Amino acid sequence: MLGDKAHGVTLKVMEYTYDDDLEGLCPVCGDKVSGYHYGLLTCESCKGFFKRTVQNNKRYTCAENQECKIDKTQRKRCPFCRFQKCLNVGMRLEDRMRGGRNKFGPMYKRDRALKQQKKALIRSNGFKLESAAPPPASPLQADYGFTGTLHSLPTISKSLLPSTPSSITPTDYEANLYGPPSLGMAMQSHVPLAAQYQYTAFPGRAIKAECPDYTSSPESLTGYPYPDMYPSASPQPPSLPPLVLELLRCDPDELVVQNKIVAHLQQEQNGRGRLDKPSTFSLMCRIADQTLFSIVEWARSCIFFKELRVGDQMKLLHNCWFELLVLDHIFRQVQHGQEESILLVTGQEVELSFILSQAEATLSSLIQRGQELAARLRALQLDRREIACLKFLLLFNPNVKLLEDQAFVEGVQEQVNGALLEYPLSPYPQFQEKFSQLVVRLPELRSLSTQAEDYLCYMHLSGEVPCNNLLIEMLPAKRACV
DNA sequence: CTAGCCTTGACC
DNA sequence: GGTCAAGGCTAG
Repeated sequence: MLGDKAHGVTLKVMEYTYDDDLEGLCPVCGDKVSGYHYGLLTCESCKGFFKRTVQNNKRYTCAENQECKIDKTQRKRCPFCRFQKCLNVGMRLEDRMRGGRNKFGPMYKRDRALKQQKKALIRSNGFKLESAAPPPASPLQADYGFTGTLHSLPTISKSLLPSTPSSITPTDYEANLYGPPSLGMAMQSHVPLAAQYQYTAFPGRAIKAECPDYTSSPESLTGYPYPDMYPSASPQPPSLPPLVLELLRCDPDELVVQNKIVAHLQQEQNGRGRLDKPSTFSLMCRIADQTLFSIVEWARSCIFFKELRVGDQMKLLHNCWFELLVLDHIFRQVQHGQEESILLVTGQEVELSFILSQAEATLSSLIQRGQELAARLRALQLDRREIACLKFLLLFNPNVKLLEDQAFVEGVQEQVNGALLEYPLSPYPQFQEKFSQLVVRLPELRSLSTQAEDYLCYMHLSGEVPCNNLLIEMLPAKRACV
């Protein structure tokens, strides 16, 4: 379904070879694989170890240099390095679901897990062979840097980071020329990334709940906690329609997404080694790829969407994924509020002039159009509520063809529209009007999205897009939907 | 704490 | 009902 052909191609293109015998071995310790656990094929003991660690929020320390060898006989020796290796090879809580197959499992999860598995095995072997390479403690710093064009965002970072390790001093912070605060935190701190990931990305309750309880966060319903940005948006009106509240509840926390994506990019970079520096365009594709994963995850957790059959879910997603991706980017720029720079989902801020100097004409024009649209939406003072509704309306597009449950999709669309219409005129009369003005901008978003998609197609055909990429797997399917 | 086995529960 | 991954249980 989701690009079997693409898989064939990407597997051929991969530069490494891999031994089929490795397929049955746990990438953490080399023991016998017992099944898919937390995203990839691992043995029973590493599954249990990973579970105990995240479930009980364990913190380990390494008595050596944090580079202990982990194999079947020595895996008990250093839980710190074992957990770090679990993270490095790609074990993660995302996609978890108690019981059996995940909805999207049959579609691509298995393939992705297999690829991940192969990479992980090559990676762990590769590191042994290349002992000259230093341990990848800060791969993003070395290889993902737009040196000199990135700025830290202290106002956002200092107030928004979920936890601030005490080991970061202001001097460390200011000295960070490479990345955004969260990256900076990971790189500047003396605590290795893996350990921080454990603290920040696995809140104790996460493993218990299928859907994190965003409602418990005071910021989660009041839009992004940028104190002075939209004073009119706070406090939250008590009378927001329940459906709109529900849509907001489905919206993932920006920082959780950011942490996940940054951690994933670091894992990827660990696998490549620090000398293999990706091009700016390739990096953008990887970032977009991970953003797309978070969008799929969001959709899967959405009210109503969960009720649909997998086939319809795929059709709806195939129809709107690119628009959602573009909207995600645009809304981030709206929040960012800077016309001369772009805020990435990773939290990095990149000078517009730098991007334009790196990008060819078509891409430059797309980026500028995006900036213009962002500026227009910014003038409307959009916030999370409107965007949450819009995302939902984009997702539940009743014009998608061959839906099994067309009526349900139409019903949802009507319900959301209805909720918006019923929204009382006070105490926040702007909401409905803002939303209507946002809807007026939709054709612009669509046109921008179509052009960007064409551009991605073109770049893919030119071989510029990194392989093994969900973006590419989604590309061919879209036009068949509408 | 570890790791093998068991139970649960979602999806097909 | 079968499959399979998450989470529980417990001997060592």
